[in-house]
Amino acid sequence: MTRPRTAARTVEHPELSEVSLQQVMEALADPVRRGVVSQLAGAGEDMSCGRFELPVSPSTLTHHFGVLREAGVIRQYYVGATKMNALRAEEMEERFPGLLPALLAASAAEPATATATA
Amino acid sequence: MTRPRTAARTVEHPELSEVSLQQVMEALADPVRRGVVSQLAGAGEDMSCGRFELPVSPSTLTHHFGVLREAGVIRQYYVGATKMNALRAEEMEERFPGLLPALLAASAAEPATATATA
DNA sequence: AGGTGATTTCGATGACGGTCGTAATATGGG
DNA sequence: CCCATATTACGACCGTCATCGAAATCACCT
Repeated sequence: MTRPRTAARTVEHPELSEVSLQQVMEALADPVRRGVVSQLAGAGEDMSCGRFELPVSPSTLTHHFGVLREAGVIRQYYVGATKMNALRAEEMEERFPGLLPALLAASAAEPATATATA
Repeated sequence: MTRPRTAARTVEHPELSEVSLQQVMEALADPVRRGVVSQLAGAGEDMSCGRFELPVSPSTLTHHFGVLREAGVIRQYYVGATKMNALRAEEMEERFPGLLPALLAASAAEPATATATA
């Protein structure tokens, strides 16, 4: 009992009503972060941080995840030693109707971005 | 005839097929530039550069117009001594369906931006 | 306990971009 | 021809941000 064995580390998330359009736009203006969102949407399921294929170092990815989380775009939670990422698609749709779908459509039609590692 | 009296100065515009999502997102990530787009859409008519109410200097505004133009978001043309600005809404809709409408809706619902001068 | 893999924290670095003021240029009107 | 107005070009400044590497932390497995 000295240390909680399964700490179940928690992550802070903003209410979508608290995030501004500015925040979301800044978050989604970065190609790497749009890559995260795109791959997350494409997978159709939550993804651990390590599964993303993006041309940046792990520490940089951590930074991007933080920006997306604070902008309310993704939700993060721990599963054992890995951290999972989920799109807050429905909530985003309520807060900024049409925005995410438009971006995902545009990304899908324009694959030549920071999508792949190699 | 030494100098053409009505030079009809022209402005270069990209085809929308040539602009990338990245370019558009970078352009629209700035609050002042979204203010331009928003006011342009709200006015329902083309506006001269000087008519925008934004909290930046004229020279800064010129810069922003240039970014928006190169991103294909607006079209500019001279009318006498003034320069007019028009939203390329229809073309944008073809290239990035739903993007502009989503942003305009979000902007309208969130007036507390760099919308006004005072 | 120790090892391994996943993710983070920290600090540094370098580039980019928004901002301004001033001087220049164009247009239209007297 | 000169002036007032509208917009631009130039150069400078400064903050912010994406990026990385190294070291730390946490969870799980043996």
